[in-house]
Amino acid sequence: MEQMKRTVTCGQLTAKNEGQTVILNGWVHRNRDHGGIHFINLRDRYGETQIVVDEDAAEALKEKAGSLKFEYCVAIEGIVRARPESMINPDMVTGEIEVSVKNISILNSCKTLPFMIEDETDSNETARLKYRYLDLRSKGMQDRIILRNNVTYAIREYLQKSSFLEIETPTLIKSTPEGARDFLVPSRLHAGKFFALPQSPQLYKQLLMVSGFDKYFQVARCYRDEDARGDRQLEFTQIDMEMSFVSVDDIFKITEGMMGHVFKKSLGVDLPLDFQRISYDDAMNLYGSDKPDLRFDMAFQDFAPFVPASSFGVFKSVLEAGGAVKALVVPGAAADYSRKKITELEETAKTFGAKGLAWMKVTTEGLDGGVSKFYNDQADAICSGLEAKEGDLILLMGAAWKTACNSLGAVRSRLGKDLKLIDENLYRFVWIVDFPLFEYNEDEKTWEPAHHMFSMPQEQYLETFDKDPGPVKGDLYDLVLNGYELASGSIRIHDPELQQRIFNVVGFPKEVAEERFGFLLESFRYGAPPHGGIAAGVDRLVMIMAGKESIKEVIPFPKNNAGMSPMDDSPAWVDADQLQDLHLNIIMPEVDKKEE
RNA sequence: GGAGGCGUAGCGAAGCUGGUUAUCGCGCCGGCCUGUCAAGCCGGAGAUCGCGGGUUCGAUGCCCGUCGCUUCCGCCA
Repeated sequence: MEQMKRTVTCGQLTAKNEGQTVILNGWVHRNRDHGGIHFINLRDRYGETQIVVDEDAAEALKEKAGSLKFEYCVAIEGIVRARPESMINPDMVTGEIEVSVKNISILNSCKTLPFMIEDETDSNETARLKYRYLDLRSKGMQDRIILRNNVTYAIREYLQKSSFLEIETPTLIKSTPEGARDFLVPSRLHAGKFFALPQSPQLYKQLLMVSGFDKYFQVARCYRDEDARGDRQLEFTQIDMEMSFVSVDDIFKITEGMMGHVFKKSLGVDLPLDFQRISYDDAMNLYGSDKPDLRFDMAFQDFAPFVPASSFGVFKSVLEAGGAVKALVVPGAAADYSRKKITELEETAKTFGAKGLAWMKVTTEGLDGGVSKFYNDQADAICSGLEAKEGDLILLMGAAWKTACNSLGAVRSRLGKDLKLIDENLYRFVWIVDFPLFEYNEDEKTWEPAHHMFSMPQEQYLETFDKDPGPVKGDLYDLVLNGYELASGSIRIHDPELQQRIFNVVGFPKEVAEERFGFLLESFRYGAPPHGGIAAGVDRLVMIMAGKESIKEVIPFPKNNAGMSPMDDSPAWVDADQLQDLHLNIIMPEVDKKEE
C-alpha cells in the first residue's frame, strides 16, 4: 500500500475542521477497546488526537484497531467530527473533536515497552538512559527539549540583533595546564602527541578579540574530565561571549538583556532586570555560598562579639586561630527542631568540614538548650543584637572562615527546603562580584588563581598585587540563579607584561607559559584590545526554567553519574588496530589487571 | 578517594520486631464490555528477593563482604 502521508498533525484539529477528511501519522499512546466502540489516542510531538472506531465499522478495521499496541507507529485516515457535547474533553487541545477512522496502516509495530511512555516517567534512570529514544517520547522530555530549542533560539535572536557574530572555534586544541582535567585525543599523524577537547573556548575567543571581531558568541560544547553531579556532566553547553572595549557594566547589561529576552520569549516571564549585585565577601559572610539562593533571606550574623565574655572555649579558640563564629537565626523553629532534627542539620554541616553545630533556643526566660548555659548571662544582648525573638532557633557555627561559611551555608540551604521558605515560581538572579584573584593553597604553600589566570586585577591592586596577593580582587563575576552558578566571566588581561606578573605570582614559570600559550601572549603584542566576556551554562539555565534538579532532564543523550552511556555502552574498548594507528599502549590499573 | 540512600516480576512499590503459597498497582497474555480519554470487569503467565559468604531448625528480613545505581563531599580555573 502506498504510504499514507499525514495531512495534519496530532495537535491541531479543532471544531473548525469538522467534516474534513484527514490523515494522521503518529504513535499509539492509549488504546481503549469498549467491545463495540473503540478509542485510540494518537500522539506526535504536536499533541494527541482521539481516533474512534465505531460499532458499525467494517470487521477488518475493528480487528486491526484491536491489534494496535502501545507505541505502534501508524497512519490513520478518517473524518473529523465534533464530539457530542458531553464527551468534549476540556483537558485536550483537540478535545472538541475526534477522527472517525476509515483506514488504518501500521507503519511499524512495537515490542513490549521497558517502561510506559507517560508525561513524567517514574522509571529508574538507567532504564531511561538505556532506552533514551523512548524516554524522549514522553511529554515531559519533549517539552524540555523544545524549551531548550526555544532558549538557544532566543539567545541567538537577541545576540544577533545586538551585533554579535556567531563564530565557531576548534574542538581539537592544545591541552592547557590549568583548570579541570582535559579530555585528550591522540594524534595518528604525530606519534605521541595529543589534542585536548576544550574546557571552554577561552583562548580562542580572546584571539578573536585581537582579530577585531569585537562582539562574539558561540553555543559551545565544553568538555571537562571530572566527576559528574546533578548540575555537571562530562560534556555540556555554554553560551560563550566575548566583547572588546567594554567594562563590567557593559557585560552585565548585555547579559541581563539576554536573560530578559530568553525568559520572555520562552516562558512568557518578565524578569526584573538590573540584577542585584553582591560582593563575594558578602555572599560568603551572609549566605555561606558564592552561589547563594536568594529566594529566601535568612542571612548569617556575626556572633564573634558575644564570644569573649562567655566561658565557651570552643568558639574562643576558633577566634584566636583567626576563624569566624557565625549565627543563623531560624525564626519560629525552636518548637519544631528537636535535638534529633538539629543533629541532622549538624550532619549536613559536617559534610562540609564543620566539626559540629552549636544551638540554643529563645524562650520567655531567655536562652535554653544546647550551649545556652554559656550565654544566658548575655541573653538580652544576644537576642537584641541578632534580632532573635521568642520561639526562634539560633544555630552557631565556629570554624575557619571558609569552613564556617560553607557549612552553615549548607545548613541554610537545607532549612530553606525543609521549612519551605522557597518560592518555587521565583527566578532570583544575583551577580556575585569582586572575587578574589588568588587563593592560597595550604598544601602546596603557593598562590593559585581563584578562577583562571587571564582575569584582570582591579585597578587599585595593579601596583601591589605581586607583593600581597591575598586581598586582591579581580574584575571577575558570576551570575547566580536560584542557588546555581549560571554564568561566569571576567575582564581579561590584554597586556603581556601584566600577564607575566600574574604568572609570577602563581609560580608559573615563564618558559612553561610561553610553551603552553605563548601564542596568546604573542597576540597581545599586536595591538590587542581591552576585552572581557562571560559564559553561561545552557544546561543549567534550561534545567532551572524547566523546574528540574538535574541537567540530565534537559540533555537529550546524557551520560550517567559514572560518566557512561547505558545506551551505547560508551566509553568502550577499541580494536588493537586502532590503538596501533594511534601509537598507544594500554596500561591497566593494578586492580583491573586481576580481573582481566 | 570518602559519606549517605537504594537494589524484591518488564516498570513502580509493599513485605512491622526472622517462619507468608513472597503482596499490590501498571504493563504482558486470554476473555467480556457502545462513549472512553490513567476506561472498566473476569481470568492467567511472570521473581534464582543484586551477587557471595555467615548466624539460625529456618533469612527478602539480621551480620560481613562485594557489585551496580543514585545524591553529596573531594574534584570541577
